[in-house]
Amino acid sequence: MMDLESAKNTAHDRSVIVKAMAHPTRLLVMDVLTQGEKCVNELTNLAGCDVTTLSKHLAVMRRAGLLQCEKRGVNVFYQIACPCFLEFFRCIDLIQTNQIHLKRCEAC
Amino acid sequence: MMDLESAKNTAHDRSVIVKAMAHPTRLLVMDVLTQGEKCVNELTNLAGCDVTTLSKHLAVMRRAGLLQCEKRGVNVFYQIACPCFLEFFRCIDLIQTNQIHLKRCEAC
DNA sequence: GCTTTCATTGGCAAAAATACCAAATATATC
DNA sequence: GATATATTTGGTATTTTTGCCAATGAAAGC
Repeated sequence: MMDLESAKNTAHDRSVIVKAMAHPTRLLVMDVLTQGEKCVNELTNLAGCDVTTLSKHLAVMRRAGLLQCEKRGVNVFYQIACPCFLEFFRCIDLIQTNQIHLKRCEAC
Repeated sequence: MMDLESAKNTAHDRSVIVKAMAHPTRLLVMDVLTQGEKCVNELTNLAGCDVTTLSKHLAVMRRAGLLQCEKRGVNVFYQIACPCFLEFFRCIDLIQTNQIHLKRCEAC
């Protein structure tokens, strides 16, 4: 690690990205998008919330660099911007597993 | 991915863990702890906030399974529960880099 | 051009998260 | 047992996030 000030700046920058994921709907969207791109309409149906709500979630994720979007016709298709999320999820799920079965880390 | 209901449950479970990280102070703590365990007092000095505030942050991270703690004497020492965070951070930092320099993922 | 469908934005009320103070608990020292 | 230090918990005011409605913008079909 570097000096404290740099570490704080880094932590702040990271928090913007982590916050953009810190919501069940957003994590669901990310999970769904690992299967391939989807338009807002499709994602809304899956998430089961208002379109405007989902659109705002998507905007936050897009601005944080988690998603990319492309407009084709009337539709806007969203996709994962960085495939390392799969690792990301793997790690999160592991933490949860550990949390349940004792307090040790088996696989990571 | 499985059926939608399962996916929603998974997303919810994941959100508990991701939310527990989604704060600059908490990410700073995690970063510091990659160097090794520290007691609440030390972490408070580094974070620069009230002890009670930090203690609550630590409690959230502990309950989410991110941290483990051990009491020795008057002190409570905290440590990372799962080393896969290093990968985690690597991924987050990559996203940020991508976000700045164009919209492509180079290394992941 | 009018209408329809898809998506985003503005605004605002409701819900959740945050941060501090005061108080309580626990351990060590005297 | 009284005191000092370290940490946690309860309570609460403040801030931030969320989610919907209403309105706007944009593309396609008629």
